[in-house]
Amino acid sequence: MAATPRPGAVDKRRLILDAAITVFAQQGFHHCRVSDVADEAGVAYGLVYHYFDSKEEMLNELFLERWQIMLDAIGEIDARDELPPREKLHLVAGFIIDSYRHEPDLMKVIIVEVTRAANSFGRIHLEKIREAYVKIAEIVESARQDGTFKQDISAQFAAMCFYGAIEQLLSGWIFDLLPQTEEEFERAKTLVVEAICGGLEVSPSPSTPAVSG
Amino acid sequence: MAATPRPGAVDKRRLILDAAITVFAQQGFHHCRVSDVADEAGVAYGLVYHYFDSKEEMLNELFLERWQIMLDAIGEIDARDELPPREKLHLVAGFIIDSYRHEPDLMKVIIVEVTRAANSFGRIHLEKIREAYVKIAEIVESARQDGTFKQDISAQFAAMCFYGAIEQLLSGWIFDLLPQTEEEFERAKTLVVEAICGGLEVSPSPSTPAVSG
DNA sequence: AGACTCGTTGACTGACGAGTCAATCTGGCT
DNA sequence: AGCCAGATTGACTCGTCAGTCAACGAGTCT
Repeated sequence: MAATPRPGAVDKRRLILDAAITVFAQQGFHHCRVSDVADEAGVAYGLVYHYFDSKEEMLNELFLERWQIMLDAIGEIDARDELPPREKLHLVAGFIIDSYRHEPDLMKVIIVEVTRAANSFGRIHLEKIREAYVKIAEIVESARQDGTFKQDISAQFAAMCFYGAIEQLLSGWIFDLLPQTEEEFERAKTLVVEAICGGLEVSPSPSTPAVSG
Repeated sequence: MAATPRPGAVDKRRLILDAAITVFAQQGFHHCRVSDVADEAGVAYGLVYHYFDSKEEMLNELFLERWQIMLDAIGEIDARDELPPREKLHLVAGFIIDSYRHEPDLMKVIIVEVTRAANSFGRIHLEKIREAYVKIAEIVESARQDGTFKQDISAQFAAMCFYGAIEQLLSGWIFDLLPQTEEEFERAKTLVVEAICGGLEVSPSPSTPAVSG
């Protein structure tokens, strides 16, 4: 499999992975050919199979690599006990949005190709994805315990809503349904937290239970 | 193409579409063969191509058919002027969640294969998907105008968060990350609206802007 | 130099599966 | 009965592409 390249030598494995990001993002995982990745990397077809067992393995690698970085980041944010929960969520949202801002292709691949394939691929991905929800839920749970968050909304449920809102924003950017400017990215970080934590309503009704149809 | 079947005769076209729902949901659109659909429908391979031009057309058909129903439903909900915006959103959430409850396979296919894959398929779908966001945004906008919703969160942004939260819940059910019981479905309808409209926090800070890291 | 290892090449193979098509069936109509 | 139109069949074609492999190159050690 992969060997550590001599210093100064180009890391072909990395080169191929980066090419895969570009190609997967542009054409989609299922619609591109392995030869497209090789071409993009400026490398012979066979070399791809020197470093990876299969086309799918490249996708796995890209996902696991990036997702782990995110899990670590969320973990670190959660560990900063001096921060109030809302601020933690703000940092989490910021991290994910910045991930997209700096590596839109990679995030596109992860969201569009992996989340979607989570059913046909191994359970490893689902487990990793779940980890993120769990970590976010922990932040929410601490807020429920200190009384700032509502009791009747479970932490797990809230975490799904929070993450879903963020992922939807990324989807909006990915598919050009939302404007992509630096200001928008920055605003989104604050607004998504404001929307989920503070709610859309101006003055909430804390005692009034939700309307039922 | 398709002809109206004699009354009493089985509508083979419908039979094939229903089989496609099952097969696409189980194996995924890309991983299944057209013969799988034919087998599931108990029909000869060639008949699939009598009713549909391609494998993709079946998916298009399933999506457009169902999505239009949803767009109509949202439109009708929005038209009921006697309802407060929050209640409208509650009905929209209820409609989508019930769609999943009654036809989980179909919704799985739409979410997993179309909504998230709008990338590789034609832009027609994107336009249809956007319509849903726009309609939800209209509901939010009316709430902003009558002063119940915050001014600093745009209707479009709020609509994305709202829809994203709901789709994430469906994803959670689809991938068995959330429990699927009748009670959960019912609770979710109310809670997702409560989370987004009322917010997660017990007492919001209307004057205090969000903290910035 | 010779031998060995590991990176690199790209033509080739083999399987797979979408889509075709000529033949067959069915039921209605005259 | 004989004819026709549309439904139905499934074996076959044919392009595509993931994955293989035998050969070549470049650096290293003895």
